[in-house]
Amino acid sequence: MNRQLRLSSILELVVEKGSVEVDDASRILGVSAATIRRDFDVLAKRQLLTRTHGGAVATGSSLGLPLTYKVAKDDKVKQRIAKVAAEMVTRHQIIGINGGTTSTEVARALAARTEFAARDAQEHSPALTVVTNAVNIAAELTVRHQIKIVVTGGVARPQSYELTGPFAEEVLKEVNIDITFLGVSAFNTTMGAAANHEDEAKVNRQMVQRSKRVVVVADSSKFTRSAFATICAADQINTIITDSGTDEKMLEELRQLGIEIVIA
Amino acid sequence: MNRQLRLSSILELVVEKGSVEVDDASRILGVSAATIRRDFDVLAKRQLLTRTHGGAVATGSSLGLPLTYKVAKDDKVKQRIAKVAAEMVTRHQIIGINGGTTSTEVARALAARTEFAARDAQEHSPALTVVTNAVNIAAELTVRHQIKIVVTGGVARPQSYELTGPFAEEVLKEVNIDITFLGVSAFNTTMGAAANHEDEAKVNRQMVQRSKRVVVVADSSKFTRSAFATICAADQINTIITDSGTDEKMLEELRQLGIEIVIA
DNA sequence: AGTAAAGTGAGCATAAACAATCATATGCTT
DNA sequence: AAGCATATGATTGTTTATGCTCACTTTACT
Repeated sequence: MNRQLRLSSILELVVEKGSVEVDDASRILGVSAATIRRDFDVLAKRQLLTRTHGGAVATGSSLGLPLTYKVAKDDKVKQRIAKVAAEMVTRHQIIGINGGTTSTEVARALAARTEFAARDAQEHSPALTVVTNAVNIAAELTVRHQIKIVVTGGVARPQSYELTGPFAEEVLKEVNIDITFLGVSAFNTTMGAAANHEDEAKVNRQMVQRSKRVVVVADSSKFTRSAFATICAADQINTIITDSGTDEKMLEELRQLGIEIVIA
Repeated sequence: MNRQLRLSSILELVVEKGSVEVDDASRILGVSAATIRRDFDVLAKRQLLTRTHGGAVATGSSLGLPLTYKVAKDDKVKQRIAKVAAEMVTRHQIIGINGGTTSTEVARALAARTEFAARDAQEHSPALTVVTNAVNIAAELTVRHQIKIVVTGGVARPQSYELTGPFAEEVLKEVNIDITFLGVSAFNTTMGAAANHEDEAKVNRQMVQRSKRVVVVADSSKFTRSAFATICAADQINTIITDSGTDEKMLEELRQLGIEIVIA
């Protein structure tokens, strides 16, 4: 029984019955009470449940979402990239995030940065503003009250959860973003950043244009792939965060274009 | 029985009956009177009820409770209402759905109507179009290929997952809806349909205005509640779907206004 | 007003739950 | 395969929740 499984089992229990005791969970899942408490703490931190003495109760937010979103499966590489990305962010910035699995990890990593929690009740402006066209990211982040979530409208694409089309473009016209974290399907110097669908590419392109700084988050596999629709040329990108598996020649080419390379 | 659960049970008792005695609560919840008094004290401190000798009474603020206190309960009632709602829909219609637990059930019931599955691959127009300002609903429905999901943009509100603000309004201006299924916090003839927050009310109001037909989905408890912000007057509503627990006099009043009442 | 009954808050005792720490085990990276 | 990071379980001292008693206050009834 690994941890992710346990976390989703706990959530299932708590959502189904409204609350769980530490002891019961411990018995049901066959781990010590200490572990259950630690699990409760991480779920409480994500606001998926509320701790009580002796157990935990469901929060409003844990009732609405399908479980699949709540418990991510582990992708260590993407998580490391995401962590580095999240560390680039400072208080009160406006962050853009598009759709995709890597971007979703960035959103989670941002949410995990507890220092963004409201310092005191007086503080009115949110610690962070996230603009996204991915409904799954919006749904996940909505429970964090220290983050203001702005969702572009649009038509949802089944595979990627991204919102596209004129409604999304209208909204993006009116926002100004400090940093965009761009997940891509493929990336290289000639093609630039690319997505699998032209509608996604278009919305992502606009997000790039509205943003002072663009950071591509891409594991090394993306540099050997190809994808249908170009988002923007490589020189539009300020920074790339990737893992150590990328070919050094490729990295050198990118550096030639003035792109900062960060290995997570 | 842990403390949080007890607190919400007490709140439920006090909201439902208007007041509770210490003894009764003690007996019902199986704890000593001392504990009940301490519970009353913490709830009184949070202004969710007012202490009296021998018991406690509901305050205004305990009537429009935030979701946090509501224990996950059997949603059979809402599911029945949602099923009836979903059966009102025919192929190719444009459906509006706002946020809230009842609305979410309607969305699920719609998704369960398998006859909307694409008849064959030739068919290009979607079997159903759903316009929603609730990110949780959008996230849940996005995986169904036969439904086109249009999300209003906007700023996400933590408790309800609803998108509000000017971005949402801009998008809604440009869509035309056949039927809106409206979840409400409270409903009666004088107040009309009401939500807990003025931003939500405003977006919901606009959804109503853009819609040829408006169907309120509300379990019977909504007719005895009150809520802060009015969405629209009762005569803007064409149909109400509710359960059999509603006072017949209230239903008669609603029928006088020309509202069709459906008991699920 | 006077008195009895019920309700209350404070203090105390007990049991359960907790956080912190450490040692061990497991698993991932190089 | 070695080394590092993470996960887990056990231990310990501390905190919290609860029920009980008792002295006091409020309410209700004569």
